[in-house]
Amino acid sequence: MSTISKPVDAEEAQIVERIYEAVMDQRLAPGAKLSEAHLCEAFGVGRMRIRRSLLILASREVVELQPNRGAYVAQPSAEQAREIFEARLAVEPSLVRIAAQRVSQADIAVLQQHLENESAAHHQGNRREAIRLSGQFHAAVAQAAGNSVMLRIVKDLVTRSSLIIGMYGDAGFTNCRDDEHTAIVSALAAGDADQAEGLMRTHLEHITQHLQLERAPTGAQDLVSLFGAGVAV
Amino acid sequence: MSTISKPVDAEEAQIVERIYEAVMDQRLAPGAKLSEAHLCEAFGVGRMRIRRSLLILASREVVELQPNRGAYVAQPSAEQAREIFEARLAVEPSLVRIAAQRVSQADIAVLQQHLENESAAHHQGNRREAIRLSGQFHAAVAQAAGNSVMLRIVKDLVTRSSLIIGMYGDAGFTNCRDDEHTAIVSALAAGDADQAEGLMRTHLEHITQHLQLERAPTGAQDLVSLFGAGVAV
DNA sequence: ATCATGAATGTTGTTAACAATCGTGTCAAC
DNA sequence: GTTGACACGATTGTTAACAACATTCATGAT
Repeated sequence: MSTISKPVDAEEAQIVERIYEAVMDQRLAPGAKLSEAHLCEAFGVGRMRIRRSLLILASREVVELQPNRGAYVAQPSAEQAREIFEARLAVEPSLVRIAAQRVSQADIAVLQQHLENESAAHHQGNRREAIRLSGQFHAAVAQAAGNSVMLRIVKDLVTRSSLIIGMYGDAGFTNCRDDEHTAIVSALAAGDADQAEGLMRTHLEHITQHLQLERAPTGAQDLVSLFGAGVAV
Repeated sequence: MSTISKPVDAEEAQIVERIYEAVMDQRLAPGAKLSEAHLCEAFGVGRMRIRRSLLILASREVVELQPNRGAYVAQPSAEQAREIFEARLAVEPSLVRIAAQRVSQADIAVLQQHLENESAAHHQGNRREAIRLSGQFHAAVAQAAGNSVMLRIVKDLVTRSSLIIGMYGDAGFTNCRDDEHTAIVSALAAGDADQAEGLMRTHLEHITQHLQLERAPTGAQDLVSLFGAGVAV
């Protein structure tokens, strides 16, 4: 992690990463305002770094940049939610298939450690950690598949999924059932690509089924983002 | 600047888009330097806009930002090339399957028009246009599938594929054989999801087979003559 | 002749001040 | 009591100047 050269500025990549994690474990709710001044103080950096970080986050559609109004955590629409989970259903089953053909014993060990952490967080009632690990599991699979391009894609999709679950999900439930994660790791350990792919598909379908995309999004949100698009004179 | 306002700054999104296209049809070679001053002149815009555009492009890994050295068009490594085409093989077959289940007659018409344009560019010997359309075909499929999230993913992958083909591809050949495109559209028109998926898979495999993943990067070039004057506002 | 050194130049990165815009609170009018 | 206008405060967007860094070219010594 620390040896090779840094692609971009490491510092702001860290800021982006931390906001990602805050969104993933729902410390940052959809629609939350991300004030530049507050972020400057929180991270102890200049305004420019924050500005650049917010731009990156906006280009990944994790935050929305409203001109002259500021940055807000994204509020995916029902249509976007549908597209995101459709994308996950298109990507992740293929991904576990690749992982099944390529995982090493070390990767399996990492995944099993991950499962234990998930389980521990569950039993300790640490909901935030459980949600975070639950989402990161999918990223861990991508890492096991040895494909950093797909890793980034999955990371983005999972993060936005967290927003979707926060808006349309059954309140009080985690996004993933960890026993399904366990089954996927077992299939990977056995090298059974077909089973792993099938399990991942049903797992994602289960998550989708627990969404109520037709209901009005929760939380305080401004009406401008609801109706405003299009007719700005 | 006078008519309407858009979600993000429309102007810089346009800059990003134009650089994307320049990369796609290989007017911008891998490794080409993107000087801020030159881009400012080429697009007739302030340094800040250019800076933001370059940051977005860097976050998509289409350009590489070297600290204190400037921005360069990305030079995907052999490993990255492998990952990118593996990702395409994981995403696009699933994508055409979705498209096959959802395309309307209008979508088919758009795709067929696209095929004709490709064919025309080929027969006219317009290599640049042929390459550009060839890449955009895959984006058009994503659009037919009605999933903007996957559309963006595919667009990024196709753009970077253009860089890969420029670096490791058989010189003087386009990246896609248009007859394979034709077959895919036929399968889509027939609503045959299985066939469409299979055709896309073999199509991508063909592209991959025409790569020689051990080669050297290319030189630099002039920006002003590329983008020139007359940036439509 | 080759290599090392160092100023000169150009490019990028950062900072700070300024301008523009939006939200809010107050106040008067109906 | 509600509505509209207006001014104030706060936040964002932009610009310009400055600082840091890299590259290049010239100079001189081995």
